Formats: sequence, structure tokens, C-alpha cells
Amino acid sequence: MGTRPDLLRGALDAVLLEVISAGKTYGYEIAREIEVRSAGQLLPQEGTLYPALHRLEKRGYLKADWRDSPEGRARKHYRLTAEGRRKLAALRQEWEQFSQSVSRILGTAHAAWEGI
Amino acid sequence: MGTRPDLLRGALDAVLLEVISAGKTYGYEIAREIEVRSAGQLLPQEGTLYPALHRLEKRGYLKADWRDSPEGRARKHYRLTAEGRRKLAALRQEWEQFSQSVSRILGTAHAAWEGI
DNA sequence: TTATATGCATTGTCTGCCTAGGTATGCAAG
DNA sequence: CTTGCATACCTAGGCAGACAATGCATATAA
Repeated sequence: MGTRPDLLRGALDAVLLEVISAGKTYGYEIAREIEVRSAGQLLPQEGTLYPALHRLEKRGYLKADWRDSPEGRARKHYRLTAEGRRKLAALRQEWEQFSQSVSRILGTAHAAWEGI
Repeated sequence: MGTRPDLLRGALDAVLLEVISAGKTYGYEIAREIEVRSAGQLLPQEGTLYPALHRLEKRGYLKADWRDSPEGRARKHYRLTAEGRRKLAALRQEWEQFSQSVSRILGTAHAAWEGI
């Protein structure tokens, strides 16, 4: 795996909603996409991923339906609700502000020095 | 307060070590410094801050000593150990990689596109 | 039959932020 | 003197969520 658990916590929901909105719709595929897009840095465990998807569904950000697969067992496909799209936009902005705050404090490279 | 608790979790240790290494040495001062440096975005609660400092001390990243204060009660001053400086460097790099991964996935502004 | 890839799910443990309290000192206002 | 406020530290308990481990189901290949 890549990073510490605690790092993932704050960003997982945003990452999941983003990947799903980009057309990766079921768990197994979502996991692999996250791994690819992060170049192996991020890789949520199954015991993290599936509960997270259930949470997002229960909170109304995702809708799911089952479809058969040509290989292996059936897949549970997710898609964003309207509320999910709004949530993604909000989480994206929240992440941006937060990560810039931290990066500015830590003095890491991609901090935006426009402010202060 | 500023951000969601879950966001703070992943970055708090790094932020604390950084602020202390920059010369803000006791809890109350550390808290205010974080608030100032993040422009109010980050503000750990006392029930978060003090246990976090104790953890870092117990793990050997910080050393502490008590000193009297001209105003109010005595202060517990922290400073980084050699191990603490190494830890800060590691956490800084970990944060940079992680935040870039997430930012790249979310497509937020300050992502570095040099890599892929 | 066994192994491997696909695919979803749950249980139990552990970590750690928060809320909500508490303690102590110094000073100013009433 | 008492009340309030800033300074300054600490802790108990609740709760959310990531992880490891395990299990189940389907398909293909050795």
C-alpha cells in the first residue's frame, strides 16, 4: 500500500466521487483506477472501499444498480446523484483550501504564495 | 473552526513538528501560530492539540521542559529531537506526495503536472 | 482439484479528533 | 471581594473510520 491511513481519511470521499463521476462505476474498477491515477500512491483496502461506497450511497450522493458481468460475479454500479455532484464540488474546494493551508505551513513546493 | 476533523488527522503531526521547529515552543503559542499561518483555516481544539503533543513526545520526536511565564501559569516548552527532525522531513515528503496525488485526481489547481 | 482473477461484503481492533469538562495564574472592573 | 477574561495545561469518554482478516460467489485455466 502507499500512505498512512490517516492521510486517506480526509480525501477518500472526494476521490471516490470524482472517480465515479469520471465513469468508473463499480468497486473493483474504482479501486484500480485510483491506484492508476495516483501512480500507486493511493490504494484503499476493500474493508475501506466498500463501506465508504455504502456510506456515500446512504447519504444520498450515490445511486447503485446491479448488472451482470461477462467475467466473475455481478457488479454493483454506482453513479452520482445531483446531490452527489454538488457534494463533489464542495469537497473539491474544501480539499484545495485545506491542502494549500498545510502546504504553505510545511513550505512544500506546490504551495501558492499569492496570499500572505 | 475551519476544516473537517478527518482532514486534520493526516497532517497534524507534520504541522506541529514544523511549527515547533520554527520556534513556537509551547501549546498555546503553537495553536495561535497554526491559526495565523493557515489564515484561520486550521485550528486544532485543545483536546486534540495537547494529546497530540504528548504522543509526539512519547514517541521520541519532542523533548519538553517547564518554564515560568510572566503572565498566567507555567508553560511546557517543546523542542525537536534529532529523531523529530528526521520525522518532520519524512512527513513533509509524505504529505507532498500524498497531496499531489489527491490534487491530481481531483484536478485541483495547484497539482503539479510535470509527472503524470 | 487447485489456483487465480474477478467481484462484493462484514467483523473486530485500533487510532485519534472532538466535546465537555477540569485546574491554575494574573489582572482589571464592579 | 467576586466576577470575568486572558493565559496555559490536562483528561475522560464518545464516536467515526481505516485496516486486517475472512468469507462468499463466479469464471477460466493448469
